Amino acid sequence: MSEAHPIRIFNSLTGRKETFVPLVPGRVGMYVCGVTVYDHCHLGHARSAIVFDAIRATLVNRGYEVHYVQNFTDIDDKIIRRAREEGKTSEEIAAAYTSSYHEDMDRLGVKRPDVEPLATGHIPEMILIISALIEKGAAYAAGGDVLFRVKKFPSYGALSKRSLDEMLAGARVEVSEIKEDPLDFVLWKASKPGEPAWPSPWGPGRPGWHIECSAMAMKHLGQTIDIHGGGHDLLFPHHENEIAQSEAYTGRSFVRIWVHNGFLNINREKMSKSLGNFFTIKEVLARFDPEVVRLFLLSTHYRHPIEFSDQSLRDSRSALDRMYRFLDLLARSREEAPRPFGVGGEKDILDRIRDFEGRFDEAMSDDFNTPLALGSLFDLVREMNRHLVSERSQGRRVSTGSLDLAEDAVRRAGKVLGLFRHDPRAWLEGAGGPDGDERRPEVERLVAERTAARKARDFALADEIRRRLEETYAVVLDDGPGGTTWRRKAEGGNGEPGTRGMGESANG
RNA sequence: GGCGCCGUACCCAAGUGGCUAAGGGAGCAGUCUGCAAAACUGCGAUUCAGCGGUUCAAGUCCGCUCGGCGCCUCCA
Repeated sequence: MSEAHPIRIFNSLTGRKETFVPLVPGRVGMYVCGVTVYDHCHLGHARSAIVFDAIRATLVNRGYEVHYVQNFTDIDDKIIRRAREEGKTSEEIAAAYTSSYHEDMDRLGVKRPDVEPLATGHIPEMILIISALIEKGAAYAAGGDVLFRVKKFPSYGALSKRSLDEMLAGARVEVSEIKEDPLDFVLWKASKPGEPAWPSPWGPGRPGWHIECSAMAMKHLGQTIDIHGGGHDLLFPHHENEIAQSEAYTGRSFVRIWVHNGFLNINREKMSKSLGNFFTIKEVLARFDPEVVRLFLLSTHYRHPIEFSDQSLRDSRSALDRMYRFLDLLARSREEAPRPFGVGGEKDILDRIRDFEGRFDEAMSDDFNTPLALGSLFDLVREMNRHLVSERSQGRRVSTGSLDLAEDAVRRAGKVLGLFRHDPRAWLEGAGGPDGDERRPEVERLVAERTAARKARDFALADEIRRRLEETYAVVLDDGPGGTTWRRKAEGGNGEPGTRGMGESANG
């Protein structure tokens, strides 16, 4: 599989697409910054997770052995504050929202990372690195804190493309009397009384945010990792600091390719906790199927911003329906008229399937261009539909072998994108939807009744039943050569999306 | 103030110097159908925010203008 197109990835550090070559042939070490578990995640977190899930799947699809590590930040100010507010321990808060995260990701079909390290599980590793940095003169203790000496790391600012002078010129650098330099950042933070604390050479405290990722990435993936990802907002200072402390520690290059996903916007602004303009994943999943959400989030290139809107979600729903209708058509064509493979005249369609696979692969290889890849998928759907219609009109049948090949190709693509996990028939009939299978018996009874009416050429009654099915069950009928099938009306969510106040915050 | 990103049809969205500017959604018309639905076919940007420049050739490179956004503070 790896003789295909070389994978090119945009590296935030160099600002260019680079041909991807892992440090160890055939193996990829991938670290993606996870979430701080102090609240439910919003759709922006879902975007990041889904983007890297697709990147991972693309690499796996190419035959790479991917080691995917994603941390949980389970100790930080926000967790402590939340715990205090709710009269719980930090551990309880972290555990609760870690499981909330898992629940969301499982529903979204995001594959679990190979390792999900916890910050609190790597305190000794962090202390080791911090001690070494002090010894090297790259860090210093001040009070109970330990700070990284930024001016000891000459290439600081390389990732975020800014110079030390520029950063100082910015008005928002926090000045502190304990810092030698305003840009120095905390590696270890002394705990205040009553706060969670771990013993350290500098007194009881807890890790600074940035050091945990360096410690966990290096522990689980080695001192140089192939791909390090995260949201674009982590680029500075988080990733810049990770580079500084890691490279000051090892003397080696920390990351080969930095990958940053763009934001999910709402009303043109970044969806974020602090702005309060967010929808949690749970809220969105209450109205849209996880695959619809995935398709929506993968319909834009991962580095570009996406505007969240109900209209877009509904469009994605319609688009996904189209693909499921196609998969259903393949299945029914196979059932209705199985025909062996091997008869001539199908070269054209086989070429198209192969062409699709090449195009899909090429798109994903070019910096994970999911929108382009989806375009190739829709082209295949149209071409296959056209072919099936044309064969049928000429009284011919497409062989089951060709149908299988088409389906396999679509499913392979679906596996990379995390789509088509449902049975097409079940998807179209709306199983798993809000009203689940409750309506099924009644719908099927009415469909049977209508079929009888049609047989008796009582079209008035047949049309009346059709109307009732649509109005009371939102069910649309398809009279096909193999009988009548039904599916729920192709509409998106069943709620009013933008009605919630944008300034409202779920967590304050 | 510094650094950076974006502006493609009604909506979403590919495209990064060169055939007729992908694809999806919505719309209209046709084929098919008892009627529908789906599917298929056709229509839909002489044009890529605006202006100027480079080039044989620009949505694609450069400059300016207008508009929107991000990072510089916790943030996917």
